[in-house]
Formats: sequence, C-alpha cells, structure tokens
Amino acid sequence: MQARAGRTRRIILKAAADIFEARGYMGTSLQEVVALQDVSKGALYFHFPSKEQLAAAVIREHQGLLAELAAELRGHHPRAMWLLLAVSRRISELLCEDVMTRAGVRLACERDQIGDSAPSLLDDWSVTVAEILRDARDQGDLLPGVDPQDAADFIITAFAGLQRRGYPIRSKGDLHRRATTMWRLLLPGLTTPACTAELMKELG
Amino acid sequence: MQARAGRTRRIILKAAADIFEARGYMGTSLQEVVALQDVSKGALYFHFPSKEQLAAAVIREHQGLLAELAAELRGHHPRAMWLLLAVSRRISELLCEDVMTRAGVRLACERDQIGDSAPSLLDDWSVTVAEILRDARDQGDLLPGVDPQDAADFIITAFAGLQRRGYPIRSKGDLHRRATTMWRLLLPGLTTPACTAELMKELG
Amino acid sequence: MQARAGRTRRIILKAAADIFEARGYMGTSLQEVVALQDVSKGALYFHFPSKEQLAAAVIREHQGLLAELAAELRGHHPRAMWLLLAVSRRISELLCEDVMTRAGVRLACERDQIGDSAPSLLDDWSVTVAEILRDARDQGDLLPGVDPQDAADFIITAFAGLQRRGYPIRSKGDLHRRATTMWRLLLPGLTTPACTAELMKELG
Amino acid sequence: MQARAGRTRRIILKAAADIFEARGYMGTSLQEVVALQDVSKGALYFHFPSKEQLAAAVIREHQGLLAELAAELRGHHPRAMWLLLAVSRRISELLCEDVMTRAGVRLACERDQIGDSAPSLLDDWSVTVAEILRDARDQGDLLPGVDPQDAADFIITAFAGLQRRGYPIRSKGDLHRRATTMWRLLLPGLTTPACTAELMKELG
DNA sequence: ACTGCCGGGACGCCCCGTTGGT
DNA sequence: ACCAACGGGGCGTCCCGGCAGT
Repeated sequence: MQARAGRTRRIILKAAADIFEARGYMGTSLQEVVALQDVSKGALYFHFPSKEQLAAAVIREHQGLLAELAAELRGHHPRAMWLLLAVSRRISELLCEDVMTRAGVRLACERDQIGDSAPSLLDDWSVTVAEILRDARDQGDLLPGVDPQDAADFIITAFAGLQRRGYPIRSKGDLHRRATTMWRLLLPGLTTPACTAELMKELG
Repeated sequence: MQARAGRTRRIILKAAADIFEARGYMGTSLQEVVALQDVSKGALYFHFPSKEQLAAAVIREHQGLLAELAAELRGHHPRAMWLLLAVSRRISELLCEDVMTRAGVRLACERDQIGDSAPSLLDDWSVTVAEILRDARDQGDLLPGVDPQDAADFIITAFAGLQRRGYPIRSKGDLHRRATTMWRLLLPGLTTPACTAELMKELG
Repeated sequence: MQARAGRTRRIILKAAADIFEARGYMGTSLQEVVALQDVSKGALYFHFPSKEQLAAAVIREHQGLLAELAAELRGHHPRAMWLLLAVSRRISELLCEDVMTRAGVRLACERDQIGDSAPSLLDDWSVTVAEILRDARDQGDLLPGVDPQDAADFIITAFAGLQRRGYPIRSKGDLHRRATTMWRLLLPGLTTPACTAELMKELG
Repeated sequence: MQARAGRTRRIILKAAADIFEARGYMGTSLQEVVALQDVSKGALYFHFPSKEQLAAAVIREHQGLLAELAAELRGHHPRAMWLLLAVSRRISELLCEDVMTRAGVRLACERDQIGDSAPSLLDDWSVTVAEILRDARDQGDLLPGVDPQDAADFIITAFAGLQRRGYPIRSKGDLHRRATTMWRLLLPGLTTPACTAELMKELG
C-alpha cells in the first residue's frame, strides 16, 4: 500500500504543479487540482494538510536542487564561472522540459502570497550562487569590486524573471536565447576580460 | 460634483494600490479596499465596473510614464545612456516613495492573473528602453553585438525584479543600492569601455 | 416644461414595459430600463418613487381598459356574448401590437412578487367579464347552471395564460388562433346551443 | 453515507420548494433556502451546482409524473376521457397536499426566468394530454373538429392557471371547485353530448 | 493505512434599488 | 432632472474537516 500511496502523492503533486504553473498560487483551486487527474479531495488532504503545504511541497521538490547540481557538476568544471554557466544551462533545460520546475519557480516568486511555510527557494539559490562567485573570486576570475552576494542576488532575480508571465516561453530555444542574452550582458561586468572572452565562446 | 467624484476616485485608487501592493491581485479583496478608506461598495462600483478594471486603472496610472519621463529628461541628457540612467533613477525614486507605483509594477508582473484589459506596462517600458538603446547605438555608445530590443527586454525584466517579493525594500537607499549593483554589472556588457567608465562615475 | 416631463415619463414607462415584458418583474433591473432609452436614474426616480410603483404604473396603464372597451363596444354589440367576443378580440390585438399591454398582463400575473400597490388587473377583468356574463344570462344566452363569477374567473385566467412564457407568440395570427381554440372549447359549455352556433360562425 | 446524502438532498429540495412556491424563482434566495432547514451552503452546493439546477431538480421531480399517472390509471379507466378526469383530479389533490408539486408547477410557469436547463414540464403534460385526447377521439368520445394537440395546449395552460398567484388556494375544496368549473365549461366543447352527460355526473 | 463522500462556513465579486447634494 | 454615492445581499465557490469504507 505504501507504493500506491507514494504514487498517488506524486500524481497529486504533478497535477498541482500543472495548475499552479498556469494560474499562480491564489488563482489555483484545489478543486481543479483533484479534477485534473481525478483524485478525490480526501486523497489530497491525506497527503497534504493544506493548500499552503501543497505549494510548499511543490517548491520543496526543487529545494537543494541547485546546490546538488553545483556539487555534481563541480567535478566537470573546475573553474567556478564555467560551473555557474553549466548550472544555469541545466536549470534552463529543466524550466523548458519540466512543469514542476516551472511551477516551483513561479511559486517561489509568489512566496509572499503562500505563507512562511514555503521554502524561500530563491534565497537558497542566491546562497549557492554567491558561493560559486566566491570561488570564482578566489580563482581570480571575478572583477575586483564585485560583491559576490549582491551579484548573486541580482543574478537569480534576473534569472527568475526570464520566465516572466506574459512572455510565454515558446520553445526550448526561446529560453536559451534569453539566458544567453543575459550572460552576454552580465559577464563583462562580472568577470575579468580574459575570462569573459573565453566564456563568451562557450555561449556561442 | 466633478471635483468630489475625482477625489473619491483617487481615494479608491490609492486604497486599491495599498492593498494590491501588499497582497497581489488575487489576494486582494475589494471588501478590504473599500474598508481601508471607508468608502462604500457602491462608490467603488460606480467608478470601476470590476476588480479587473480597478487593477487596470492602477496600472494605467503609470502607462506612458516612462515614455514621458524619457521625453522630459531628454533635454537634460543629450546622450542616451545618461538618459537611461536618469530615468532608471527616477523610477527607483518613485518605487520608493509612491505606493501606487509599486502597486502598478507589481500588478504589471501579475498581468496573466488579471486579464487582457490590463495594460502590458512592461512591454511599454521595453519599447521605450529599446528606443533609448537604439539612440545610444547611433551615438556610438553601445557595444557592437548588442541587440537593443533583446537588451531592453532583459533590462526591464531585471529592473522589475528589483522589488521582488520577499526582498522587501527596507529604505530608499536599499533599492538605490540594488539598482546600482544592476547597472555596474550591466554597463560593461552594454556600452563601450569609455562610456562605461564615465557612467560608472555617475553611479558613485 | 410640463410637456417635456410628460414625454419623459412616457419614454420611461415604455422602456420599463419593454424590459418587464421580457424579463419579468424581479428579473428587471432599473439600470437596464434607463439604459434602454438613455434616460438618467434621476429622471426615473423623479417620475416613479420606486420600482414597485413603476411596475404598478405599467399595470395601471391598462386598469379600467377592459371596462372602457366594454362600455365603448356595448353600443355595437347589443347581445352580451357578442360583446365578450369583441372585447376578447380587441385585447388579443392589443397583446399582439402593444408591448405595454403584454407587460401589463405579465406584471399582473406576477402581482405577488411586486407588492400590494400593484393593481389587481386580473381581478378587475374578472369583475367586468362577470358583469357581461350576467347580462348574457339575462338575455337568455347563458346555459343554466353556469355561475357568472366562477366562469369569469376561469375565462380570464385561461385568457391570461394564452400568452404563456415559453409559448412565445410568433405572430398576430398565432394568438388569434389560440383565442379561437379557447372559445370553441368554451362556448358550448357556456351558452345555449343556438347562441353557440351563431357565435361559432363569428369565429370562423 | 449514501443514505445520509439522499436525506440531505431531500431536505434541501423540500426547503427549496417551500421558498420557490412562496416567492417564485427570482424572488428566492438560496440563503433563505438553507436557513429554512439549517443546512449549510456547502451541502447545497454539493448537491446542486447552481440555483438554476436546483429549480430544475424541483421541476424534474414531477417530470413524467403525469405520464406515469396516466399509465397507472389507464387500467382503471378504459375510456380516455374518464382517465383524463381521473388524472386531473389526482393532480389537483397533489397540488393541494404537496408543496413540491405546487412549487414545480409554479417554476414550470416561470421557465423563461430560470433557463434552458429547466425541463418544460408543461410541454410534457401537453403531450400526454394530447395522447389521451387522441385515444378519446379514437373511442368516438371527442367532438369532430377538435384538434387534440390544440385542445391539450389550452387545457394544460388553463389548468396551470388554476393555482394562479393572487388567487391563493384556501383549501382542498377550493381547487377542486375551480377544476370542476373548468371541466364543466370545457367538456361540452370537447366531447360528444352523450359522453359529456356521463362525465358531468362524475363531476357531481 | 489510505481513500472518498459529504457537509460546513466564510467570503468574494457583482450589482441592485435607493438616497443626498446641486 | 442628475451625478455621485450607499449599503445590502445574491450567487458562486473555495478551503477545509468528519466519518465511513477498504
């Protein structure tokens, strides 16, 4: 029965992500969530004590993801800036392919509407990016005068903005293009000219 | 009576901005709006036929503002990039001082939850910024390889993100600092080194 | 100005009839009424103190009409039953041609939803028809055993039902046909065979 | 649980009938309905998705009833006209004893205010009565020249009018008396003299 | 343990019938 | 004659507990 329970939980989580992603937290009715995959309200309330917790669970699905990704990719990318770009690319891909990721990011941006039990995903990300930037500084790739934490804050905010509502992402390439634009604008202000030049080649 | 009507309308608009800014579109109840300044439901319904139209009016309050600002400040700033920074600074100030501005921007970001009658403020801004950037290009201040429209899109998205939920703006200086950080990171990727150097001095 | 006032009153009354006829008393909003002919609410409330009184006025427009008609046509129709049919035909025509008449009858049927200030049109009609039937009895045209008042009650109820909602009246002929059907069914139970036979020829 | 649900549904339906009967469709507030038997809005919303559906359910309660009655009584009344009177008497009884029946008929008359989802009860009745009349014709009881469908239309309209608003039904006998009056007036125009004479004795 | 039916209140938005100041 | 404003609900419906089954 444990297996069935887990499966149901997952189904609900997925359905919730679908609706949350499309309508936002407040615009989502649990009615719609359960209707989407034809589970009962009872099932939902068994697995998640409240709407707030449901949203929190969707966000939590990605909590720590960026840190994991960083840890995982760190092996392949000794230099921190390369790592940062690699992680950025990976997240972009997820944003394109995976509804749950999009939902998580959207909900993270709507944290103030959800409540304190929602993990502050963007803060986590900010911390991780700040760490990477500190590594980059230690490796001499960062421009002097760049504060890693401030820069990280800006970067993740800007990045989260890439999937802005109203700018619907049409295709994988679409988001990729926006990310590329972002990095092309940011790198010269972030990294040393030599490093920038090399990274630009990566971006294509 | 025209005067009184205008005054009431303004009171409602202001109250709406207060609540919209704090709770977002969907989180706002018209009940709360009218309670805040003790106007009646009837008064609200008289001036605004629906919640959607109310939000649209708050947004509309700022539609064209950036374009006006640009036109107005153009005289004082012959070089486009200087103009851009001046406008940015002005908007930052407004975001700090004026609740309605903050509400407008927040609602603009939530446009997909409001409906099509809401002006797409950010698109407007994007257009204006793109124009300025084209001027900058013509003046030789832009780096080659920078697409004005793409850059403008990114800039306004990032700028709108500066007042991100969860990152409450604590003081006027707070937002100013974030804006400065943004431009310091962006300018090197946007403008020629000479131009960048001069602008950096402006930023302090 | 007296003339203008009277004209406005009439315009409002007409507009009210239009909407009342289409939507019924409770389904009608004064908003709609004033919008139809673009008069102001102030104008409406100047002429009619309340919705109830407005409806009452529409009904009152026809109060006494049937009695007048009877009086007027009495000259041409010495025998009461002929008079009754003539009056019936005249009312049928009005129901077809005149919205106000239809509205009046509809409102009269919805009297319980309007309030006590609405004239009980149907009761009036009932009284008049009963008088006519009594005349017919005196003229020896009524079957013995027919109680004029009971018969009148039934006749006007049935007649009012001819324009039943959902049975939309498509054309003048439509209502005429229903009325003919009614009389063909009723007359044999109401009048002496001889009288019935003559009247049937009238109906065609 | 099924049992409880059914009971609740019935309670709501009954309360709705009470209010609908007294105030009409548009004059009824669901608030009042739930207050009458102290059920919650949630319960109402669970069983009936809208006011329209609630009214439709009240009407539907009687849809097919007349046809069933006809089928059931057909055994006891070989001759169609006797059947018709029997059915009429049965419905009259129901109208006196049962609020839901009165509510159903009232709502059926207000169908245009409710919406298309309301069954057109009166049309159904009309069809059934027309069938009976056709049987009567085949049995040689109908007068030549009577169109069964037209006659049926008139009969049910008139019958529905018996419980007219403003003519409150005071007692069982009251409605019975009106029905008797109706048939006494109608039968001579509907059936052959011999048949009429026999039926009249039935009416008393 | 897990799922589901049924019910419970609480508002939310809309909008309606009405009155004051002019 | 009117513009502006007033509250009072109406309906929908939403988020959520209790039990009853499995």
